[in-house]
Amino acid sequence: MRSYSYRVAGDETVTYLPETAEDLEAFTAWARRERGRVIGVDTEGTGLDTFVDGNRLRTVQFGTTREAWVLRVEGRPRFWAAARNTLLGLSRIALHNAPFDWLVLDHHLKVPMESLAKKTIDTRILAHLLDSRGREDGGIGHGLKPLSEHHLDPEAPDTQDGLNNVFRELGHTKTTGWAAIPSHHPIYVRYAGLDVIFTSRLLDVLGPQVHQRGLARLAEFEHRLARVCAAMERRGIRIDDEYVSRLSSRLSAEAESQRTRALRYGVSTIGSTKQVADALVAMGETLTATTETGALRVDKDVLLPLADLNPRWEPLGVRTPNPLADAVVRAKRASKWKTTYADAIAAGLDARSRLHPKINALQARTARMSISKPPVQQLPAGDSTIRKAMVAEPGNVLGSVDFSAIEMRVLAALSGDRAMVDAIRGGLDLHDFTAEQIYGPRFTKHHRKVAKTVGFGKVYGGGADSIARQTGAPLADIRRAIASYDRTFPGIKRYSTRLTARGQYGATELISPTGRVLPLDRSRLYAATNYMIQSVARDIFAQALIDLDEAGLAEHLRLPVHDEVVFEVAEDGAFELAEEVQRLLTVPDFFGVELTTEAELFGTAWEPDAAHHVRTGAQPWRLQGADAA
DNA sequence: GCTGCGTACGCA
DNA sequence: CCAATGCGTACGCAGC
Repeated sequence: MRSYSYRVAGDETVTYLPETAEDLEAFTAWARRERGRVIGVDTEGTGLDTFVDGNRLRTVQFGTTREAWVLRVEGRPRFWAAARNTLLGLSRIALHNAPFDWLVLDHHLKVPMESLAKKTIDTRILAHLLDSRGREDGGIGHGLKPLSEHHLDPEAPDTQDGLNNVFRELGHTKTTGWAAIPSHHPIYVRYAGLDVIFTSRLLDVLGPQVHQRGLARLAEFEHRLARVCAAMERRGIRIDDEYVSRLSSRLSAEAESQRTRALRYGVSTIGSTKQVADALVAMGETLTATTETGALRVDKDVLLPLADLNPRWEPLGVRTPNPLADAVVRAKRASKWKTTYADAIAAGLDARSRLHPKINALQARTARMSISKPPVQQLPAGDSTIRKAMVAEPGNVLGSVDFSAIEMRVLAALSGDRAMVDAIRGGLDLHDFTAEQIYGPRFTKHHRKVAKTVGFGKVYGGGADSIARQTGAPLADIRRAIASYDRTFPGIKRYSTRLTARGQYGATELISPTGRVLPLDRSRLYAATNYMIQSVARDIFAQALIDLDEAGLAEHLRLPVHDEVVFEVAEDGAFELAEEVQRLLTVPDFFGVELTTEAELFGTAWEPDAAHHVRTGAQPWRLQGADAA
């Protein structure tokens, strides 16, 4: 049998490539011997879009810290079956970024995700709990490569990078290479084997650290959540593909016609900041806002006023619209919507017109989720043009339940600020209340907007300057408003000071009430409050998803959107389900504050514009397996 | 053809 | 008194 050796952290490792019946026998014998141990598992396929037509599984790898087996399963029923039976028989497996492989193995190898999930340890989860920061933020990062380099062997090869070079030599690119490279190619096999060896070794290093740091229960929580989210991803959401294709054409036509308009003023590339800025200046406009590097800024905030439009794209009636500014903002929006949303949705469809956006249940440094391919958490919300491409199955409707101002409520709860807690308990509108405290009982709509921005400024760690810029109010007024805010809610100021003070006294991290480690940046201690609030709000939301699963409602879930879950249900009984979901999510007492939720029913498409409102219920809150108090 | 950076834009 | 938080994606442009 062909085998490949490789030194990892000074140890000799070997990767086997079984080809004959005897080889396969040797593999199954090995798997039987090792079945009680945690086995590293990984897969290689033709691409990352598991559900899109044409995607294929090529190899399944198994391994320990010193030994790996690469099974070429594509078009080879006996190897396919051996991989499958082995997976079903193992008692514990380690995966790096488990949800990806769960879905690949579920979809292509017909191993139910559920059977894998209950015996999986995801080394990416462990790594994230120990250091949630990406590389850009001064952390280790969460990819197999940076983690291996850091924890195991500084010389750990970049297997993806190495393969890209091979792909190029073979006349392919880094996207086409995965499908084209022969699966017995020595470098492909070697790297496929190394990935499971590194995963096994990472488990040996990270597992004990997670226990030592008291993060074991949080790890369990994250694995549970990952399961719920992977099941959501597998289910996908139905897309009205005819609508999407018409939408794409329409946006394309709009973008083209606006581009043509811009061309009349000498702008051939609407995405070129410099070209647009130069042309506007030549037309006599005065541009003052600058980018980080000092160039003239020509983003939406600059262009809309020049086009005499407010942030909601309605005419302001204060000046003659600059036709170039108007053409550029419109062209940009149309092409953004077409490329990032409409076309990305169309490109991600499976054979049944279902979209399976990638849900990263544990992503941000605050543990917030992210969704990519396409970024469904960022679909334009102002109108339903894009969102209504997502539809229910015939006979069903879509709806959602979201937490009401959860970050403000979490801030009130954790800080224990008397005035804010009482205002919430009294059922007052927080921004109205704040505006009244700052400006008195005769506050205006503008005052409420300022109060709202000051409130968010607190949550985000912002200062007077940025709030002034946001609201367009004079800096002095904002300073007064902030001072007044701090007098009204002294507990919030105290809480923020307390959190940042820890950093000043040398602590490099905060521990949230759910036990999560939140790393701080020396130079950005002001962000501490935001990390705490955002992270705790995320954990409450995550617990809510687990509760819904526990209650047997997971089959209805479609998408998580930070503080909102989109669900699907048969039209008969939709109202009852909405109420049930809402009841399960509502937290009557989170450190003395009720976390309320709102339910909406949209109809056959995800159309917030057309939503019907549903009413309230209650359920006690706790983070499963962790001590919230 | 690919990479990194800067800019911009979408969301909570 | 000071500091806007977290993401994913696309495009232009310079430099390999």
